[in-house]
Amino acid sequence: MKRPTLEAVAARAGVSRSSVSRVVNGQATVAPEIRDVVMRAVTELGYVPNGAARSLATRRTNAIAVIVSDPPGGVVADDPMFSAVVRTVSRELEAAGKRVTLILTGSPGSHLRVEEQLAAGHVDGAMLMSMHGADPLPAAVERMGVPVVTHGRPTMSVDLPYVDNDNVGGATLAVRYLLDQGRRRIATITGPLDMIAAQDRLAGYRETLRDTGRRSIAAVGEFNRLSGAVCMRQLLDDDPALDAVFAANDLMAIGALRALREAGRRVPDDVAVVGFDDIEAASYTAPPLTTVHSPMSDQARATARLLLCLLEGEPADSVIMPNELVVRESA
Amino acid sequence: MKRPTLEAVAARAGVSRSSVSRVVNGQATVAPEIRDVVMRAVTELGYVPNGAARSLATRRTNAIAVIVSDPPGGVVADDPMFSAVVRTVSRELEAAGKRVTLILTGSPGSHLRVEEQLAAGHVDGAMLMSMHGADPLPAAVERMGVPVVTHGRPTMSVDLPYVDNDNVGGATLAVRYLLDQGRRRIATITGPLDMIAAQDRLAGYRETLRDTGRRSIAAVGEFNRLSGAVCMRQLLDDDPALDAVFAANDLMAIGALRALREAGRRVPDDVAVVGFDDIEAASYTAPPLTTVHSPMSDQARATARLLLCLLEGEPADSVIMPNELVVRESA
DNA sequence: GTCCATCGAGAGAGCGCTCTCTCACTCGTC
DNA sequence: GACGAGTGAGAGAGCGCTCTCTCGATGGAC
Repeated sequence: MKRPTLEAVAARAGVSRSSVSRVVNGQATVAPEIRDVVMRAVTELGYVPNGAARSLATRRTNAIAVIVSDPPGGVVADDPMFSAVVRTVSRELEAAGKRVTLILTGSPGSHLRVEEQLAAGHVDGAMLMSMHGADPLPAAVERMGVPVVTHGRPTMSVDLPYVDNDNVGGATLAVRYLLDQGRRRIATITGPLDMIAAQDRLAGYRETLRDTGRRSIAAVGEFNRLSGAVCMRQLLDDDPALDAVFAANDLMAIGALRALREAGRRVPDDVAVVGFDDIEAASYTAPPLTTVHSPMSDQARATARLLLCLLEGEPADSVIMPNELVVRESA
Repeated sequence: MKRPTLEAVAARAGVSRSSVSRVVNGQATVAPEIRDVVMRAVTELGYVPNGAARSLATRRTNAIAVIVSDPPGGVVADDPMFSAVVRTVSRELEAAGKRVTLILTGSPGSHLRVEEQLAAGHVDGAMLMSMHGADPLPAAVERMGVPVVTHGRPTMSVDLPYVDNDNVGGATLAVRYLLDQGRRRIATITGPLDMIAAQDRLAGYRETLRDTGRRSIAAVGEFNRLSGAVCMRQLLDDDPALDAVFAANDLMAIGALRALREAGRRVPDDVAVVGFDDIEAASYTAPPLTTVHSPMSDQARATARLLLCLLEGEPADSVIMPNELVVRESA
């Protein structure tokens, strides 16, 4: 039941191990007849090169770590972002012949385990996503000399190539639209402020309002439905006269919608709601959600490609992708 | 910039490679003073054993493949099931010291690549999820001698340990509830019928209705929101008098809710809606969704543990977990 | 004091592959 | 016909670790 080795193939084909290796790795300097006899032996024996041996000899693994920051009770549980990004990235990396090792960090000790895995040479490169601000991981990974990119701009303190969408611009789009609709008191529900995306979306909201001389009204959420509902209730308490709310992602907007419904406010008549991301669920709410469409899949794909470039030693420049507003019925 | 090897540690500690290996692998037969001097050398040099070399020598990788069937345009894009299961399984396997290799199948050629990866010895075991009926993968994987479990009962044709929830029983719960509420014409929106879960849920619906002498009215969906909406419209056309619908998952129920709203039907007054799974979104719909709660995380956790047992050579018996009805407002 | 059992350290042979280096051989050229 | 260049196959030395086997040292028993 043991798998055949290079040696076995060589014996069967009546050539040297080197020749088999050359054929298997597609080197050009092999005579056609040797190639044929080797190929026949390979298929007859069902030979597949042993990965560990190959990695040991080449010092490459063809594996990439996709590292997702997911604190216990974190956001990943039900987050479409996770599915979308992981799925797209997987497809892209698999298409490039890479294997994907998924690592969830955030549980105690996980940080250490990540470093060990990288040090053990299990992967050729890493991609970080949904990082929280204070996370020491990006710096640690970079320090280890492993090629790494991040999905979403990392904090100032590290200088890694990344792909992000224009969070500030997206928020600006949303708030400006609400202003154009004649909304007067526009509140926001932010994401966790240790995340760059949350900071940027808040900044876009603030700047846009400031230009009009209005005061900002913010509640800090956690990028999930429940916190959206909680924040909405809080905002309603703080300022019963508000007539619009910009939620920093759709999940929170969905929560806000529920809170508004429960509070007896009509959307959009009494309160307009705008979300961010344009997840599929956004077009199934009642009323359907007006939201900033972020290019989730494109961003994921670009991140994967950026990493692939880095691995090839090609220049890898960060990318920022534009967002656009999708107007439905909630605002 | 090269990482230190066992040899380097041995030299620094003034002992043999064997001793270092013993210490690093925690063998008992090492004198304390040797242990100490080795440990010191290990930390001083920042030594981490090379994974490839270790795998080559031990023929184990400590990696598990999580294989998700995800045809192009498939269900994973935005499916909470994917997040929930992958996340839980990851955590569980990582806690057991295993690495997780994520493989998405369904794209052309992916099937072959999976077999190659397993043959190359990249993983010690595999877990299959969201399989479609005709998929030859389970059989292929088993044939390769790789320990494998499935998340969700596999088709008759293979005999692998699995963990599933009681799909038939869950559907029965839902339909019986609708009957108890006095609903007369109960339709169903099924999942893709090449998936066992879809078949079972449909079977539960049919059997329960048959016992009351009623006719079943079914539309075949795809376990996503859009198909839920499409099927609902179709059912409404087929039988305008229907007063209840059982959707085989919540995503389709959400789609159905939208279609009903657009058709001007009130829920639950005109039409009652029951879903399946109890994803988080189910409590945020308008009206909140009555649904069958399936133990998604528990099921995922159990699947991971089953595989771990299998790897230890312990007996691994399939598990079926119960579901329960969660009554909210849609029915 | 001698012998045997026991314990722990070291030596060394792999694990299966890659890759450089060497060498045999063919072909073209003068 | 001899020589040089060029082509392609084989030999063999690693890659970094594990693990068995051997052997020296130690302790206890008589």
